[in-house]
Formats: sequence, structure tokens, C-alpha cells
Amino acid sequence: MSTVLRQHIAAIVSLTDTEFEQVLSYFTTKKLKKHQYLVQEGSEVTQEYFVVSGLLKAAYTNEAGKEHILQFAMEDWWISDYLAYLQQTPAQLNINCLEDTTLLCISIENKKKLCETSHKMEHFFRMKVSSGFVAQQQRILSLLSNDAQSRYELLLSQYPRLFQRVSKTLIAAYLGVSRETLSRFSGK
Amino acid sequence: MSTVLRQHIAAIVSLTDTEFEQVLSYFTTKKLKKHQYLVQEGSEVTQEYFVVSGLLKAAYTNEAGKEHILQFAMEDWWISDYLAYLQQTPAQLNINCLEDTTLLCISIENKKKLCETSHKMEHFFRMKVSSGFVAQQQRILSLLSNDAQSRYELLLSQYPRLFQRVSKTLIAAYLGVSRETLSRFSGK
DNA sequence: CGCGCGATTGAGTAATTTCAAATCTAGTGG
DNA sequence: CCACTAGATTTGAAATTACTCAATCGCGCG
Repeated sequence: MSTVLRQHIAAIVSLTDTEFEQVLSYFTTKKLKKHQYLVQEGSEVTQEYFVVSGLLKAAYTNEAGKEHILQFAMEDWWISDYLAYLQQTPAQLNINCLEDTTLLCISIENKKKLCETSHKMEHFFRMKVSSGFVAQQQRILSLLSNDAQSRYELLLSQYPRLFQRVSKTLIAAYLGVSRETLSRFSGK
Repeated sequence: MSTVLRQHIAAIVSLTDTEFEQVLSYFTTKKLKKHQYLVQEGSEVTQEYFVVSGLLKAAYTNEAGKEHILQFAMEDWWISDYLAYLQQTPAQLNINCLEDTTLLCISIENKKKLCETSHKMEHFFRMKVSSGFVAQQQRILSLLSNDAQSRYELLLSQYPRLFQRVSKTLIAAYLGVSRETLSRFSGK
């Protein structure tokens, strides 16, 4: 089960078996059923999560009551309410499971300790967040310069696996269009 | 001049004078005049830049010839085409100066060496990119859930200094609306 | 004084949303 | 196996919003 994490880390830094055991000791395991919440708006966020299996969404509901999806997370991805996690403010997001999910959880304090203890792991996390940063820049550019249909096609080509697992309503909430509009061009 | 960088780093990790001298040795200085390009679309991106003084914009021009602004950078900010920088692909952005600008430049190799040599600096860069990551998440949420007017007001409240230095046309290109639309609500 | 750039305003057009209704689908129990 | 229900998707039509294109305005600078 932890081999998913092992592989994931190995793609960036190489760890010996004992080093990895050490790393793993900073994590706890959590299992959630479909529809269960991992983070609820307003609550405290003390952990960051690595998805071993399953699927989740992180969403923001605005004043008008509309839900917008900030990210999905499937096997191999990290998820949390990073604003709340890093700045220790109440969660602004709801994170819940779209499927039964198994997670590895690391608390802020443990991540801090792990990074202090292990330069390698600090490097790993820096690389991870850097690629996340770049991915988000691409999403911003896509939101600014492409229409909804191109964004749809781009997402479809980048994450075809995702489309087999999430409803079009949620895809629409991720892309920033109404589900009706998405429906009108997703057919063709 | 380098005190700007010193202060900037000190906000996250504390360095001795000699340590900072060491860090500084990985950087070079560059001065550009208003309108000059720092990065041009299609070129290779070998450096990341810290703004000592001045103002720049990083923009993407889509197939339709429309320019969209990914970021501005003023004193104390970092800028580059991070996709091109990290993945070593041709630049997709144009970065140019809106004012005369002084930069501290660090190459990929030097950043790599610096991070290997100094755990503190690796930590610094991780923290920096983490806060950038969160800021971008907020921008994505704003693009998804707020209309252009709220985005305008949010930006105005967050970066009032910026508005004294950039044209409304550029603000519009950052917010993702036409300058005419922005003009219609920025008056009131 | 006149040029040029940025900002504003107007009018028509295109795209998206909203609200409502109809359709389709998967899972449940008889 | 079939009927039934809940949720998701699609479709239609009206209303809203933002865009484009064009013209005008305002101001600083040579």
C-alpha cells in the first residue's frame, strides 16, 4: 500500500529502505467512504493528504451557493486546503470523496520535522510544489485565454482517466461553465 | 542593492553575513530599460529572476493574438517563465519591463547547486513556491467564482500600489476581461 | 498647437446563463 | 424480468452578460 508513495517519491529522490521506513513513520493512514468529508469549510486543517487509492474533490462554494472545483485528486496526487494548512486559518474548501478512498496523512508539524531532518525530502517537496505551481499557471492561462470548449478538450486530452470517473456536472464546475453549456458542446 | 534580497530571505530563514555572501555569489545582476524584453516567446529560459527594483509583466499571447497577463512582478517578487525554466522547453511567455528594472538572476544550475549546498536555501525556496502556489489557487478560485468586477475590486484592495503603476488595459488583461468592460465598471 | 496613447462611451452582436421541462441511466425491490 | 425512483444529462427558449468595433474624449509631451 505504501509502495504507491515509495514509487511517487522515487521519481524525484532515491531513498534506501530504511530511509523510506523513516519517512513513512511520519504518516498516518486514513480510509474514507464515498461521500465522506475529509475537510469541511470552517474547520481547522492540520494535515496534508497523499491519495493511495480513490478519488476526491476540493471545492469552494461561493456566496451565491455555487460550487467551484479547485482540484480533483486521484491515486498519486496530493490534496489539502493549502491556504488553511499553510496559514493556519479556517478551511475555505470542502474536500470530500467521490469514491472510497485510502490516504496517507502528514501533519504540519511532522512535515516540518521531516523536512528539517531530511534534506532529500525537503527537496522532494520543493520539486512537487514547483510542478504544482507550473500546472496551476497553465490552468490560469487556460482560464484566461481559452473558451470553455477548448478548456474541456484540453482537460479531456490531459486526463482521460478522470472522465470515466467523475460526472459532467463536476467537470463543468472545474472548468468554470454551467453544466448545460458543457453539455451543449461535449456532445460534438 | 542586495539588501532587498537579504531582507526577502530573512523573512523566512536567517543567514549569517558570510552565508548571505555565499548565496549572493550564485546570482548575477541585470539592468533593463522600460520596454526591453527579459524573455521572449520561443527562446530558451535559463534563469529565474528576483526583482530588486522596477516592474515587469509576464504575458501569453494566444492564437487569436490576444495578450493575457500571467503575472506582474515588482520589487521583492520573483519572475520567470517557470514552465520553460523547469521543463527546459521553449518559452511560451513574453516577459518585458513596464519600467526600468534591476534584477538578480540565478541560473537553473546555480539554483540546483545552491539548494544542494544549503538546506536552508532549499527550505527558503520551498516556502516561497508554496506561498506562490496558494496565491495561484486563490486566483483560480477568483476566476471561477467571481465576476470581473469583484476580481477587479479584490485586486485593487490587495495590490493598490500596482494600480498607480500599470495601465487599466493591462489590468484588464490580467483579470481576463476586455478593457472596455473593465472601463465600464471601474468608474463606479 | 497638434500628435499619440490610454480611457471611455455607444450600439450591435455573440456567447453563456438561467429556468424549466424532457430524457436517459443505473440501481432497487417486487 | 420489469417497474420505479433518484440522479445525471440533455434540450429549448428567454434573458443576461460580455465582447467587438467604432467613435470620442482627455491629457501629457514635443
